[in-house]
Amino acid sequence: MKNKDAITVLLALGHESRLNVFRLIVQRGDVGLTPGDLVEKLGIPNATLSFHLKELVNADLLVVERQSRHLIYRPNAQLVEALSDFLLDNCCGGKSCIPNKSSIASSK
Amino acid sequence: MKNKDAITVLLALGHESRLNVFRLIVQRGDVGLTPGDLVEKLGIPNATLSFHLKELVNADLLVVERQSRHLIYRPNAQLVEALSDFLLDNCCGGKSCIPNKSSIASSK
DNA sequence: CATATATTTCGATAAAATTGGAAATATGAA
DNA sequence: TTCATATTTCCAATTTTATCGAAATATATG
Repeated sequence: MKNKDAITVLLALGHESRLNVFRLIVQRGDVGLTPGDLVEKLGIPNATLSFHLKELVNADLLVVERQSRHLIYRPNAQLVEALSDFLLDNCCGGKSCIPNKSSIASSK
Repeated sequence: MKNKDAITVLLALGHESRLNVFRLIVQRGDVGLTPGDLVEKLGIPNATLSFHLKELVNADLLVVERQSRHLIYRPNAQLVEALSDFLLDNCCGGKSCIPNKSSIASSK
């Protein structure tokens, strides 16, 4: 992961509505949610939601698939773990100050 | 962790300079870094750096201690893990779609 | 085709974040 | 006290983001 990618992800999640959207969709997993579902659950105007969904897809935090008239948004949860690893990369110069399993197991 | 805290952390990290500052300080661990070190390493004007450091401390990502004329900034790496857990909370409704150890071990 | 539902794009406005020079504050040393 | 170093605060211009009504696009159905 590069600096720029991380920033895109962080900014995408650093917004009240988008954070709510993402966490709801994470909980649904592969079932996913449509914009209609989200408008109902969150009470955001459709145009506003659409703007935010675009940001999340752009950051690769959500994946979208059309199913007839509906769009289905699903989470890319792995990206969150990749982000976490990136942020703590080479923490404390490599000394195990934090038991960060993943950064040891999979060094990119 | 609450929604609002998460947003504060995400926005704090979602900026080129602040991300660089944080990752450098993470790598130093308890040794820490001073603003002077960072100005030199990153080439940011001191006023600008000071603004960014304040954001990171405000988000609780950095802890600061004065040592004579210097300030020493140190990382709060645990917060990154707490954030990651928050983002993936109850992922896929609890089914183990992602082997997310921490969210199973420590549910808050 | 005509109509209904689902969702996005446009565009103008409002709100928030970023920048950095200059001045101020804090600490230490001569 | 005076000077030097370290760092912050102030502030106003600039840039970036967010908002959402209204119109446009896509798909399905009668």
